[in-house]
Amino acid sequence: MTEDEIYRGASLSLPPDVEESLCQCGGIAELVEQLPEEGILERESALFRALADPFRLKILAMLAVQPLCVCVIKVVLGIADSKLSYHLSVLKTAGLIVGEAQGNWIIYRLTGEGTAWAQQIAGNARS
Amino acid sequence: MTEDEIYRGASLSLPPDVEESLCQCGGIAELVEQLPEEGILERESALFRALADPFRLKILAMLAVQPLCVCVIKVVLGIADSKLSYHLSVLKTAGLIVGEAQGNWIIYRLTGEGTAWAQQIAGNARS
DNA sequence: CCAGCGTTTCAACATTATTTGAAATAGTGT
DNA sequence: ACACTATTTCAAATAATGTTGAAACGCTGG
Repeated sequence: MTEDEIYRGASLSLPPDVEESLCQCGGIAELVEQLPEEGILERESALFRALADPFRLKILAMLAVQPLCVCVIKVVLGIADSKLSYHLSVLKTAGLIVGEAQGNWIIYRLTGEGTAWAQQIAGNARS
Repeated sequence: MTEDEIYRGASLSLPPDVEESLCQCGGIAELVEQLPEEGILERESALFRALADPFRLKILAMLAVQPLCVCVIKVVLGIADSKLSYHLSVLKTAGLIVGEAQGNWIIYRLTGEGTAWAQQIAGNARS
């Protein structure tokens, strides 16, 4: 069977309900049309990967209260410097936080996107 | 320095702005109060982990169009059976999809939570 | 310039997640 | 009971992420 046949659903045996609603939707080809582009899925999943760790969620929650320097975050989390630095770098790379040097310290704050996610997380936590 | 001292912020040298707003917030102890519980962060990060893969996001997007059996998803994604089965199991474990057997087939559909996330993803994709 | 502090970087290691192919399960029609 | 199809399970191989401790960096105050 050719790829074209597959995409029209011609040679795929399907459960009746799926087959019917697939046809109404315009078949597999139409379905594929409606999916987000590869690049977008790539970027979105990268964002979710950055959010996929309890330490990092906790950092976002803290920064939602107010901007903080690394040493305060460290005391609250109770983890080693280098470990914290790693997690901060993940959040930074994902564009959720930014750090601004201030003398000896670096003060981290949420970006716009970081703020949005911190709110969403707090919202889900309530339910 | 005792843990108590640390938590009151007594013995931590901080950048002036951070120190001031921390005091206004009620110090580190107050900050800690406001954070979500450990268990909740655990569950939320697990959810994000399930969303942290392009294949899985694509599956959610497909199921947002209509419920589908494994064989259709497989054709669209173009991946091996066992690989697809693995990703489906991750989404299922996370409570984003459910599968219902129908004769020889298994038809997957979004759960309520899965629907909510699929919409959010489609929304972010637009921007 | 030196010493101290807050933070990051690095490389080795440990842990966890994903991929692969083969075998198992379960339903269907004969 | 058999052959067939759709899907899952399993264990081994691979890849990606997270952790650790030591060393490095940049700033500040003496």
